[in-house]
Amino acid sequence: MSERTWSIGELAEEFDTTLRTIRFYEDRGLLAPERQGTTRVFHARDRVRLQLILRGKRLGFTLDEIAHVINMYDETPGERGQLAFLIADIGKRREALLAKRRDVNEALAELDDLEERCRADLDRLSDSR
Amino acid sequence: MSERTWSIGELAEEFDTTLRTIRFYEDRGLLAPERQGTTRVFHARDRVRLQLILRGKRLGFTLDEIAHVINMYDETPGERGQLAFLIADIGKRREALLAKRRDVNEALAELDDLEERCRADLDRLSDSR
DNA sequence: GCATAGCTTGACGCTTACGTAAACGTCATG
DNA sequence: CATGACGTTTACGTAAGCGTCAAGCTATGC
Repeated sequence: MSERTWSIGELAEEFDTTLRTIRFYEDRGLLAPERQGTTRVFHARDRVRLQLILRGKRLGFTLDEIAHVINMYDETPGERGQLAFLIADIGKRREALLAKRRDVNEALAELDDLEERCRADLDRLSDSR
Repeated sequence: MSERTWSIGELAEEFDTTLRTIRFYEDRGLLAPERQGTTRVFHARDRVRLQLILRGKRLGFTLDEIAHVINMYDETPGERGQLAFLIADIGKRREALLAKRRDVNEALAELDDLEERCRADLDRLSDSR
């Protein structure tokens, strides 16, 4: 049961990004793929991390923020105090995401309004033909 | 019934941004406040535009994309073909927003998972006390 | 009449997030 | 064996989005 691995090129293609970008993320400490010689070898874990990074980017988070979140998933501390901190942190992240969802919903609602007005305009044009 | 207006400083404070940022948006053609002499005077319309800009930024859109959307709200063309284009455009924007909402929801779900695991860990620590 | 608060226009600086080019190694294939 | 496909590092370039002076105007209160 040998685990599948990926090359940097495969991941870049799969997620529609570039080699440069992936290397940059490694440089910033967001990825740490295995090396076989000098060549990077990405395991499933690295692939998931890359997905997390790219999703974070799509949502407008900075790489620093994303690094913070990714590390939350990795650490999973055993100690009591650390766990409490982590849970508090999760709360903050959730708030940020909920705020973002509210923004999205508002924007969608306004878009709906606009489309409705457009369709009304179209109808008027059809009637007065 | 004189309409209320705002100074650049008032808007910066209200929306927790800076004079520099607002001026930058004007420079980029996203805002075009009235002038009394050299001083900018912002009307309700400008204020709304600023809100749209800032929300777009929070969602990770570029200023160019935001400019595009803002102009959609402004133009409201009277001609038939233009209206069809606009409606198509609205569809694209909606898709982008829905994709973003999916991303948010996924991230929230994973956050929930993580928190659950943390709480389970805390419980184990309490039990074995 | 002068200080203070708030506005103005430059203009240069800076960080983030990569793009891009140079120069090179490695492996498979015709 | 050389040609291409893939990988590597190093390093400079660049666009976006502002921050940060500098130098100056303007109105208002004391």
